[in-house]
Amino acid sequence: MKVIFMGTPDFAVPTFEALVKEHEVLAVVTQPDKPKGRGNKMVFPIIKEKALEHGITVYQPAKVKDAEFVEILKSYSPDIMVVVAFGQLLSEEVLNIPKCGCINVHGSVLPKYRGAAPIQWSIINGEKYGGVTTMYMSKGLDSGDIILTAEEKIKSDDTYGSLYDRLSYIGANLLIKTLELIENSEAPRIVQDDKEATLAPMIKPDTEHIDWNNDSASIINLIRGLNPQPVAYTIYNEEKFKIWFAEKAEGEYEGKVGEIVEVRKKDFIVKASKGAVAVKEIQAQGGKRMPAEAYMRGHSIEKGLILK
RNA sequence: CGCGGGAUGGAGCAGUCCGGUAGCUCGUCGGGCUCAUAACCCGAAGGUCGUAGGUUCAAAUCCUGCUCCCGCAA
Repeated sequence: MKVIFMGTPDFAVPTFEALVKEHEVLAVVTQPDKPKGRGNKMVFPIIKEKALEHGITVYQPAKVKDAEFVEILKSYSPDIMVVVAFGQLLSEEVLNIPKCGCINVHGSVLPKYRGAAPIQWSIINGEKYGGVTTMYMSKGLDSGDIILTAEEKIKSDDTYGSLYDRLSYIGANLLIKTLELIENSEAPRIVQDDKEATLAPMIKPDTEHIDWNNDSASIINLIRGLNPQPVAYTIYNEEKFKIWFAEKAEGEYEGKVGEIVEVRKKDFIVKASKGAVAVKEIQAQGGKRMPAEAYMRGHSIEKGLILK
């Protein structure tokens, strides 16, 4: 099929590569280059790089809905448009351009976890299963009719990053299957049950701040769900202290919530409202990420100190 | 020119303000103790102090350029 692909970050790459292999990609649409990071250097989306490698035309409109760009899209008369983690909402006019509609690959089993950060929230909430859905896009937020879904077990040591990687490949396979069904006019159209829907909004800065009043399991899930981006943190000696990795501490500990109740050789233990958390990998302000053991060689972590 | 922090033996840090023998906690190697050990004791190796230049009798330390890393803001 003749496809226009829209996507931006790493998550979209496996799907894009699979599409290039199996179908005719007419053009790629991705977000504009943006000044990013220290020094505000211009950075361009990974998808742009991949598209250029394949010699495919890249468009980076500030707004796809703009009339001018809509005309460009129409001029390609695509069979279908595939949208993966693109980062812009499409207008109805755009959705109606391709003959077979617009297909979206979403990082959860819909209607659960509609929104920008499904993978993170699946882990933060301690779900046992996550997954990927392909659907026909409609104007609502991830509310279009479902074509295919694939469940994926979330392992207890999975992080946002590890699940993200796996789902990106699962998504690619699922999309190829989906397109096959569409080509043969066999694609199902399952209407979403809005009553079952839950939201997975963008991660806000204050959800990154660990609340030690939660129980140890949810704190650990939060840490996993925000690794490697943007990483959960606590306040230690008035300074931001990122926690990359932590495990449930065995045994009973007495102390205030957030208190460092024990300092061991390879880690230290923080009291939560229920249970305690063994902090294994951290990053101090201005520093690099490192095992707690390494950090403690050059700094002293004081027992009894309260983390906020 | 967005704001700030950093670069010191294999790891994490101190020393830099107030120039003058390179230090700490670990790791590594050798030896000892022990039924045994990731524990303890003794000893050793390992650093042109990110890079280029400048000031000085003397620079990790002061001055200037450059590179790389980290956090924040976008």
